[in-house]
Amino acid sequence: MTFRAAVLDLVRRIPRGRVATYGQLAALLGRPRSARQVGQVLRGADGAIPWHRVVNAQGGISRRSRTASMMTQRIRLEQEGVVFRRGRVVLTRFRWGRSAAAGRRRGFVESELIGSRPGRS
DNA sequence: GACTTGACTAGAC
DNA sequence: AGTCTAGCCAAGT
Repeated sequence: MTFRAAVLDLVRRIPRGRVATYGQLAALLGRPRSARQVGQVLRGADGAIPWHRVVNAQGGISRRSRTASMMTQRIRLEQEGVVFRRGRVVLTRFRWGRSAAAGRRRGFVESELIGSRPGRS
């Protein structure tokens, strides 16, 4: 099993509405230091791979080509119900392997996250 | 083999 | 909270 095949295999397992980080996937593959390589593999992922469910450690969408298709990734995630906050995925709630309840405990509520920012003006 | 190239990251300011 | 830096390593030349 090549590294590339293992990565694609793992990404296929990320369920709808959840995201994983490059580093997280690398760690799950037993190579905690290979986050960059995970991204490299995703560079050549086709439509059969839910590549949009992979974001960086900050919950942000990493840029690839100069001509941004970054919007596509964000839109796809939002269509699956993933919520962004200040341009980043709310990892505490949508990270693959973490319970959604864990993030909710922090006091966030869907309506608060989508609208204007509370406590910030 | 010896470079080069990055869909990355943790740590330091 | 942003911005930089150094280390990372599979793949491609």
